[in-house]
Amino acid sequence: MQSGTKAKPGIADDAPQATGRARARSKAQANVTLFDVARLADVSIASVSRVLNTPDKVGAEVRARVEAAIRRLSFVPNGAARALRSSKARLVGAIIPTLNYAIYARMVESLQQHLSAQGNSLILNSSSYSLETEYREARLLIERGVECIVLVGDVQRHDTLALLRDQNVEYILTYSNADSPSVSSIGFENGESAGAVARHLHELGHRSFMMISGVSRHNDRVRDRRSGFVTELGRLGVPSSDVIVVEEEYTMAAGCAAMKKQLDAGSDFTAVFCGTDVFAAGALKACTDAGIRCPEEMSIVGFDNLEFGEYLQPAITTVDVPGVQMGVITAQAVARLLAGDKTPTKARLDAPLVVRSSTAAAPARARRTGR
Amino acid sequence: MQSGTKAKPGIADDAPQATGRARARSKAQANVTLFDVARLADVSIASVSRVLNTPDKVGAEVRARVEAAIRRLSFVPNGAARALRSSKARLVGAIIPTLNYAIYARMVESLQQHLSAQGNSLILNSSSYSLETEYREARLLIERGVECIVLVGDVQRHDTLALLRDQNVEYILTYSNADSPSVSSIGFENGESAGAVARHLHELGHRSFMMISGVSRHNDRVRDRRSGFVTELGRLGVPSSDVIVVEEEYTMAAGCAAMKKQLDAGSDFTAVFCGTDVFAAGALKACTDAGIRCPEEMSIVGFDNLEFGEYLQPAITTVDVPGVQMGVITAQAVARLLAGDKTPTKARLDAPLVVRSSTAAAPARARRTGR
DNA sequence: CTGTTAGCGCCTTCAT
DNA sequence: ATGAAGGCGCTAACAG
Repeated sequence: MQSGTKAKPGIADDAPQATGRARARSKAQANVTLFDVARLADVSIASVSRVLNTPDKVGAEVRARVEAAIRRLSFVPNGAARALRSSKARLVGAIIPTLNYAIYARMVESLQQHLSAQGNSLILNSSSYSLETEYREARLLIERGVECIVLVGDVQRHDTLALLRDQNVEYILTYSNADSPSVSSIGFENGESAGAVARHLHELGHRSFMMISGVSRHNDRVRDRRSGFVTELGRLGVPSSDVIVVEEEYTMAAGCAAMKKQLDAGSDFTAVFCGTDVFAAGALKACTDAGIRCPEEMSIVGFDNLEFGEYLQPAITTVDVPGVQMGVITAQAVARLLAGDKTPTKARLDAPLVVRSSTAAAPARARRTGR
Repeated sequence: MQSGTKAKPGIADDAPQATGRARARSKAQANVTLFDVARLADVSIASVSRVLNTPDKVGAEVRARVEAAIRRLSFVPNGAARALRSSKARLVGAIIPTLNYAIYARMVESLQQHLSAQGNSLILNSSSYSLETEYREARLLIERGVECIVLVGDVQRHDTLALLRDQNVEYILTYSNADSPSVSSIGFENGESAGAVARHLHELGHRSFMMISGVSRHNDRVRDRRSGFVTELGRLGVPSSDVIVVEEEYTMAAGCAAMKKQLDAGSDFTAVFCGTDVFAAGALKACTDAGIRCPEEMSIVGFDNLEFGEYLQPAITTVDVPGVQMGVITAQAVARLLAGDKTPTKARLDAPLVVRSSTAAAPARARRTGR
């Protein structure tokens, strides 16, 4: 039929022939295909395809005609057909715990922008810290044809990773320091940074502590922050009995309540390490409400370096987490993977302590040399 | 060939025959298709397809066999093929200004979760407030086959909307109160809420004001907040000459700098309306740094009701923006659209004033009855 | 209730 | 440098 049409080229185009896929050219029917473009440009669909994918393999004149036709018809290639045929969907998935938490939002924003610049699209999913959800979302992403999935942390259900491997979908772990050299991981050492916090506080003379930690279940990052802090303190001679640790959901209200509770209980400590700036904001408020001055009577340290931390009263000492940079490196890793280079990316970034005004020397009355 | 195979059913399965698509069943090759499942279950590919899409139209026994085969082969349907054939990609796009701004992150999170529950995936793009980028991203999304795009605000390039219409891609405007009854819009009245702020401040006796506004270029929401505030003040008898308005990028640092500048200049005002809580945090810090007490000497109002606003010192009076609710309603609107019901959704939500501790009666010395 | 069949729109050898 | 033709994996008629 196509050859038949071509036998009589010319101007049959404008006649509203009822043949097959003919249609009124008023309101576009969003069904413009390579075939339509080819007809208008009077070339074969193969040439149109080449103009799209390998422009340099096409003569200048043909290319010009095709490009004009494309523009005239507002042709947009059909991604599904492309993906089906070439098994390259140009889609990458990401499963993060939540967007409501600025540190992830920051990374995702950065990741998305760089992927977009490469011509890839990002399908975003949040798992609400649930491994079940993570698995379900992963399956859905595979179905959508993503060629690569960006995950957060080192803890996922065993079958999630197995699924990805079985289906030949690449994956990259972010906020991670997975040991395995065969898996791409991009992150920083939560434990080391937490250790730096411990040293900072110890140097200021603090000897008994409270830590408000996130929920550690299924969350390696939270666990690393906690154990990094407690372990380093131990190394400095502080027994773990002098470190009160509580776990809370990541909200300011929870941080505030946790702090208030310890204050009311008359617990003995002069410094609080918060697993996130979100807690720190809450803890600070609890102190203010209780008439306890920060940093004179109580030192507070956060984590993540969220924007508001600098605008609290006083500005919060914290750990700067390289969210944007992680996004950039992850996007590069994705590009490499999609280009066929399967050597895993291993990146360990810095997450340095940022000392501001919420930490100061321990109040004299509280310095204890022993029990 | 298939019928030929079926002529001799039985156990030829396990023999590593070199026929066509046969392969070792060790490491899955991620190429399991309907055909493979059909063969293992000894049914036609149509039945497998039915089990996937319309399970109740299949006999119980066949369904069981197929489901077993699917599980055994870890079969995952190929979304591209599905999308190509059925022209339903189960993909929806969203283009938002930025994820770094909590109010959008909140809406997107909510939207994504509800879409996911419907079995749809969300492709996320950020435009960085650029209409050019918005257009580019829209094109990319169309190429990916999204059936619906979620946009923010009422201002987009004319060709963006034209493009969507031409390509038969539905769209929904969020954070919007578009007048046109033919377009889906889900939002709240920025102007009205800003007016409520004006009345609140005026009732407290304030008569001269400063407003720190976002950048109004191409941003209807920012413009509405500003004009709503100034207009309502005018209605209350405050001439616009008594309202200093400055525009800044949405950062705390910018809010702080803007406030400091006016303070240093000795400008005469007793209340600041910030177009976002982000500015309010900065403005508050500028006051604190300058030794000006809030709210005794300076009232500050924010917008958006971000989490940290309640934890600032003092807690910030603000406007609660219904981000989560917008996400929910948008997801419902998407579902309706994809189900074929093209009647546009129009939702106007409430964005009520939340009075906290950063606003108080105007200091006596500054109350002026005229010039 | 189940099977057969015809493409969806595109990329990609293989010829020319 | 260009054209012809065969599927990619799946769904939706249409038969039986």
